[in-house]
Amino acid sequence: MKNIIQSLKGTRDFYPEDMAIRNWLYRNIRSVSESFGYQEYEGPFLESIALYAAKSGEELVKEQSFVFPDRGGDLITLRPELTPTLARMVAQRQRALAFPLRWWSFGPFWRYERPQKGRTREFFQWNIDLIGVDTPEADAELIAIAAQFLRQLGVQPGQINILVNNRRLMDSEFAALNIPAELRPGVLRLVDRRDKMSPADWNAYAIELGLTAAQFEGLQRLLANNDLWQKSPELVRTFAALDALGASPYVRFAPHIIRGLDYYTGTVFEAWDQAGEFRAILGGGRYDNLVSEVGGDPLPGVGFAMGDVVATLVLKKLGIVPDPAVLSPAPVLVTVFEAGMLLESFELANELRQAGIPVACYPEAAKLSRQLKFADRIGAKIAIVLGPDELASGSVAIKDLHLGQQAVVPRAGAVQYLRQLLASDSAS
RNA sequence: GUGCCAGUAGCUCAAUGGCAGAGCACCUGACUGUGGAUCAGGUGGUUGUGGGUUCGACCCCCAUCUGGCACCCCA
Repeated sequence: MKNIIQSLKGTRDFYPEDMAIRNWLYRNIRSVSESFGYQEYEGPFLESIALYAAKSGEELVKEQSFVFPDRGGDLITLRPELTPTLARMVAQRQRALAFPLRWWSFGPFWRYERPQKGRTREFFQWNIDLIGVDTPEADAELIAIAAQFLRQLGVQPGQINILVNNRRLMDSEFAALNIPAELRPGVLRLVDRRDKMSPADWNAYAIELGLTAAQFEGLQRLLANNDLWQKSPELVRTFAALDALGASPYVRFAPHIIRGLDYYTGTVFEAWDQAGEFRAILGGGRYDNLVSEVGGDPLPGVGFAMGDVVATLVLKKLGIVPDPAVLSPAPVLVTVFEAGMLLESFELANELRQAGIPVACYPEAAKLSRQLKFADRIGAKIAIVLGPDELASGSVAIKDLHLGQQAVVPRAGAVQYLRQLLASDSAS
């Protein structure tokens, strides 16, 4: 690293192979979202800080957002999340929109945090929401979308689990244990941290909170009870709907899933890798008061967000992310036999492009071995040689670099032959 | 924002105060009409950056940047 100016902390350079993976993720997100009838939308990346003043967690705005004055002196923010923007967009056209809304988005977000593995300052996030319906079946639809995303990628049930809980259920259980309302936020934190602390520390934390021995005992019973969901009419309906939607293999009830954000009111869920090696892959839930803070009438909704960083880490670990070479946009390389034939190669490349075949042409004459090696390096599937022999006989030599086989075909039939090769190759 | 660990060739890592090295990768040749294999040779470094200590610093000290771990928070 001589005199190269470094990239900013927590940002990533997307080299073509990285970009290929990001776009692969985007394509899968799009196809799953659209398969459930969701429409893509997008908001500004820059927002007024006032938009976040009412909503979000206090910390998210005050501690974790990029905020700076523009040249006019107004404080603006690089958006740390999409929900406030969504709320505004819905409120602005509340009378004009056809509810229920099914909207999704995939774009960049920024948070001023200390980077770690799976956590950067600039990241991409899939947001998807169903707005205007307040039913357990709507909750199930969002969970089913997450499950379908995993299934479509080839994730096996059990490799990644979607863990589901319900805040109202936990609240009524806390009430049944006579845990006073003012203690419950602390108890939620306690539950959230069970896996992060030693049993002894966790126990001490509970007592410090002010829980009685009986309450602590009851809490532990709750967290060990995998049938607790049957006491929640909402969850009973949600799980029945998940069954009908074919999502059950990816979904489990988990009483310790709470989620940090205050605005969740009912069912909440998170996806985790089996080993718990990474952070949560996605998280979401039901909120019942989306737009009133930005001036609209209250609307119920359910949605989730998935960051690209953890998702890509986990999918790489599972061997699901394809080799970027497979995603190469230039599967065919036309070689240049000698300087005097450069334009012949250009003409051939043009012919093929006009027929709809993506083609890169070597830009100058060079040894064939060098050009074939280059074809290998850029992930080309096919190399075409056009030399004096082929020119004289009105043919081209077409080499399948994956199979190592070459055929000399009449130039008139080259397009057809290439289409077959490309189709068979992408199928494998 | 707090504490801790790390940073040496494109990558993975050696060298512990005394000549900056290896493997892989890359380039060239064997191979002037054919990629991956093999063999031979070669390029590549202000040791993250800036100061300090020392006859001498990759090594010790200070600062700073970046990455990672735990807090915090969450995608």
